Amino acid sequence: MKEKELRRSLSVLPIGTVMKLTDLSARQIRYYEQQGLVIPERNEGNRRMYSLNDIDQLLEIKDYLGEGINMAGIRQLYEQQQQKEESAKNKRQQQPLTDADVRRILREEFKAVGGLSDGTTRLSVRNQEL
DNA sequence: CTTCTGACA
DNA sequence: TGTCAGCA
Repeated sequence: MKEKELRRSLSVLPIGTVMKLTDLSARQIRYYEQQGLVIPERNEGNRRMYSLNDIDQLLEIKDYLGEGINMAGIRQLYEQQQQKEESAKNKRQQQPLTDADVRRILREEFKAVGGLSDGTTRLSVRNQEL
């Protein structure tokens, strides 16, 4: 199963292809990179080259944003996922993000934003669920 | 032609 | 986030 993982890690897709596959604008894809998520490789000409894993990563980010979580929240989400993978690396198995993780992030998000109105509407709804 | 960085009517 | 400029 290592061959498969290798292919998914190969950065061979230009941003144009990623745009079509993720339905995200180049602006968004580059912005997410600035925010520290999905940092693609660069080819000889400084062009961004993405891997299939990067595509999944972006698709995942798109979902989270749709749920009302912002850049900072997603960043925290990944920091934890990385911690989980590391702690799990010793146990042989990696744990997916639990619902509790997402809840905590949302709670922190709501606390940070203060529960205002702009584009945070979905968050307030979420907060009630928490 | 495609992508890159920087900037903002 | 969109979009336009000026390069590469």
